[in-house]
Amino acid sequence: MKRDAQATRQRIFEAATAEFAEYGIAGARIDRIAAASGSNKAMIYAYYSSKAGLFDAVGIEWISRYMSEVPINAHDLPEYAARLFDQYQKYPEMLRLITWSQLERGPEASRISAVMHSYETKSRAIQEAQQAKVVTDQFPADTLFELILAVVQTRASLTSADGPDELRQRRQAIKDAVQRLVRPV
Amino acid sequence: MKRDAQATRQRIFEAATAEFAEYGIAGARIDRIAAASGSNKAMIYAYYSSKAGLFDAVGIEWISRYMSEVPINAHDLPEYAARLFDQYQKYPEMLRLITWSQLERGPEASRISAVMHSYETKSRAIQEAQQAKVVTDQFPADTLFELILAVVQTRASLTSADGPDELRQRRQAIKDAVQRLVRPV
DNA sequence: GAATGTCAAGTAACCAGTTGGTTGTCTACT
DNA sequence: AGTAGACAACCAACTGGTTACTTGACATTC
Repeated sequence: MKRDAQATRQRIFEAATAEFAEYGIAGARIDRIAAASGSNKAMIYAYYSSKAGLFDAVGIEWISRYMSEVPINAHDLPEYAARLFDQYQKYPEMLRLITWSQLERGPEASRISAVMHSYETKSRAIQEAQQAKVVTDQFPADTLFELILAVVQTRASLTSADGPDELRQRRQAIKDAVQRLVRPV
Repeated sequence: MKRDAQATRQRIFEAATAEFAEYGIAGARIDRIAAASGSNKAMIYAYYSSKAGLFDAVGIEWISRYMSEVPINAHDLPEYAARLFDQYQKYPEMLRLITWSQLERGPEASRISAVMHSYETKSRAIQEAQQAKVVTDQFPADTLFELILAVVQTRASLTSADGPDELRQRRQAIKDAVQRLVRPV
């Protein structure tokens, strides 16, 4: 067998992503991750020092890599929301990982610097759009951002697996809903 | 110690609620539930036959008891949303139980008849309000209901513990947001 | 006295994390 | 070019503690 630390690390990362997205921290099994990664437990503990450490590594990486991949356009928030929706469809693990993290890691999960940075950047962009009067100032900028996130992460998305027609409808509904939320009065 | 099967059952139920809300199914420990209920494991297995069975019993009871406690008023959906928000504040376990259930039990969780019944009743009420032109028909009734739920269950609610001022603001924001979502054009 | 409620002590499986040793790969010296 | 030594990557088997669930003996109530 060839040796490649980076590749092994990556395979563990991917297996861990799938396992944690499916079962959460408490339900995840290190043995399963070891088997799925084609590696073994000792390697997992060599690279990531504990189960919780592995989860954190997976969570932080996902949020900072894939969440930041969707840049905000505060002058067209419905489009931003739709693109965020597309991202969630493309990576269904993401929403589950975020939800697990909130439930199992508690408020500390949102205090990860990558999360806070992303959050603040987006709130500030919305704030500027509010000052430019293209977005309502009925809500504080961060509240508005939370509302948009809430709409995108509709509960149904957790249990997706729908036809393409229903998906398109859902996407359009998100755009319409966000349009209603942000329109200046 | 006095004997009262009903009371024991109730204490187990309450301890299980707290335990599952905190840790989910996989993270919950039967020993902790037994200790917290002032009872023991044998009783838990006598009344509820398994860990999953106990979780289901707890989940179904909560949804059918406390979710139905908030009647819908399709002619004043912002007020309905606000009252639902109040209910979530009053019973913080509820949102966590629902979320755990969606993650750990999958789509079957939403197929519980109590849930479906509540869901359908509410969608139908909204549909009638749409026909009466007091609510927009831009969205299908069930989509609109989902959107309202999404707004009420903003992510922040999972990690609440805010001051009364912030709480009042959040409540008002929900009313305003729902107002925007349902207003006929 | 029988039905029901209670509990401490078990059991068998399971699981996170460790150990001790093997194998591949790169480097340095001849 | 060949090779000895050092180190990094790898892994099967183990360990010690935990867990869901059971049992059988005892208590309380009617």
